[in-house]
Amino acid sequence: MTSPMTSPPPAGFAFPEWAYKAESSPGSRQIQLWHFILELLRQERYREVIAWQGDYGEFVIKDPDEVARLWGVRKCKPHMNYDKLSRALRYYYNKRILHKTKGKRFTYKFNFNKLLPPLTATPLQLPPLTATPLQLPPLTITLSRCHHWTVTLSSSTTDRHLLQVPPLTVTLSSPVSLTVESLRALSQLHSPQGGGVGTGAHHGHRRGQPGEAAGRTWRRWPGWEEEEECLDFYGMLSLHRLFEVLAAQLTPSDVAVLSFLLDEALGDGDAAPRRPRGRGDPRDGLELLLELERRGLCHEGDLGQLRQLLRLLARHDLLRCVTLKRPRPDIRLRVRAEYCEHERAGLYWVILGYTG
DNA sequence: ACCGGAAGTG
DNA sequence: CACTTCCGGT
Repeated sequence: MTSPMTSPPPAGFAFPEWAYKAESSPGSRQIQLWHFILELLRQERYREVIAWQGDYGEFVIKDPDEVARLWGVRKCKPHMNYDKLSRALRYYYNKRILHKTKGKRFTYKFNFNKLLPPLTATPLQLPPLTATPLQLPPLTITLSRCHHWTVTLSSSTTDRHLLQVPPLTVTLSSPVSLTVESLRALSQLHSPQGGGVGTGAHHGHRRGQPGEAAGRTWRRWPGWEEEEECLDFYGMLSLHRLFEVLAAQLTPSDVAVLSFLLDEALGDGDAAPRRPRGRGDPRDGLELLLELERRGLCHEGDLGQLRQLLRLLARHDLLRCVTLKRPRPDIRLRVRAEYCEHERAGLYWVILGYTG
């Protein structure tokens, strides 16, 4: 298939920022050309000179003379021109750092695989966290209740290449809450193929509060096939949201059994079970769960009974969703971590793990 | 425009 | 070693 119009990714997300590594710190080694190219690519002010365009990693030199001039300035080579610069670029072909996009003038493409440091490399030494204000991306991320999170930073370009770095423990400045809407946004951020590739730009915040808008359709958003993945995020969802999720998973027979169990087995002891509805009245799964809560059999602090019910329903697949102790929410966000003293600012995957 | 050999540079 | 300079060829 022909590549559709591949929209250029937002500048901030276009390239791994680990590329701006510490080696370019003043006094140390000379700047490298591909490094310099990346530097230009990163800055909006050079949009008319050089920019990402086309496929991932592909960039076009819009003003060859100007790029060459800038490169010459940086290297103190007043006689630099595009002819020489392009020769340097051509040397990258064999090194597998770059290759040419044939047919497109002034267009080259980075070879991410080559540029990525080998996986066996020692973990990145990050500067002390005290000097590193964590800035959240344009996307508003909020986490409920839990204030303490372990944050694992890892730089990556593709999902396959995750560079593990030493885990850090931080306390987010303010309590925040992770909403379903932000989860959706996250999932779109996560999958490069999600309908809107220009992820950073457009937000679906149009309609009202995220909490209200969600309704029951939220679990069916495109690209999020596995609903259980969603459930995995429980711990940040309200009990009632969990109910919604569960209810959506319950089959009619599940509901029937649950209804029976509630009325007959878990009813108010020996007293004649009062029936709010006529017999055989099919009840909603959600309603059943809410009644479970009403009877005090289930609340945020204790989901044991609910788990027991699920076991009786033989819905063991849902058990892992109904737990208070989330082993690892493992929410991966892209955040921009700015490091004060280094020009190593960049994008990292941040894995938030609930600890408190 | 783009390629790549050859020789030179710090 | 990572280019820079130069250049003949496509």
